[in-house]
Amino acid sequence: MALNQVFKALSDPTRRGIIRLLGHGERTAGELSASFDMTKPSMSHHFAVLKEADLVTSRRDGQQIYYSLNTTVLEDVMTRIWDLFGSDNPKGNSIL
Amino acid sequence: MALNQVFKALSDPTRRGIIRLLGHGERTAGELSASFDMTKPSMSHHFAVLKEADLVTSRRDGQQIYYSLNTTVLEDVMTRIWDLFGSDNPKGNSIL
DNA sequence: CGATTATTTAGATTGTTGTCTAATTATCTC
DNA sequence: GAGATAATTAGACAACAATCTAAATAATCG
Repeated sequence: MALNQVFKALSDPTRRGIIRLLGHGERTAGELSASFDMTKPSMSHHFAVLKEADLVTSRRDGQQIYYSLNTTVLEDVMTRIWDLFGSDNPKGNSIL
Repeated sequence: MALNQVFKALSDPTRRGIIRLLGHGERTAGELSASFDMTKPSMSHHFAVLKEADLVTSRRDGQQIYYSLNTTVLEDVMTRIWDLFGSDNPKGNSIL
């Protein structure tokens, strides 16, 4: 997991909004897009960034693509953020 | 605290490196700069970004400027990241 | 005050990101 | 297969970010 990509993905408010919506369960690309004042291609770009960071997964069902939170990544992210701020990390700079 | 700025600040590996070093205690701008293969003005820029995000504080002592982690912000950051991923946030989208 | 050291600010450059419109792919239905 | 719908990909463009060199500010010390 690339911590860099995770932070970049989270640094955009639209993407945090997408994540928040997905916290309530999977949604189609169209449903998510309807919640933001932005074109669908722009939303599609944000989906791609979130997928690249491994924060969401997608599956196609017919014409629609459903997005979900990749919950298995969250614990890892939190641990590494915690480590980042802690002073007792035995690994030194290895996970910068 | 602007979550946007926090994530942007953390999305650069040099800045995460600075934070990690500061986890061991305060350091001068010069000490921090010596740990990275980058000019001092570039490092100074990173310090400014971290300060802007309220992740570090600084104090001058003579010719040197000492940087420290702003530890009071960490708990807040962690809480808000946690909320971001949780499905039971009563505030809806208010803290995007 | 003049020289030296520590650090920041200014300005330029190059690469990256967010957004759009237009075009494309994938699927469904008739 | 043709038309309609859902979503992505391609390409362009403006705004932003990371880095550098050169210049400026701040403090110390003789």
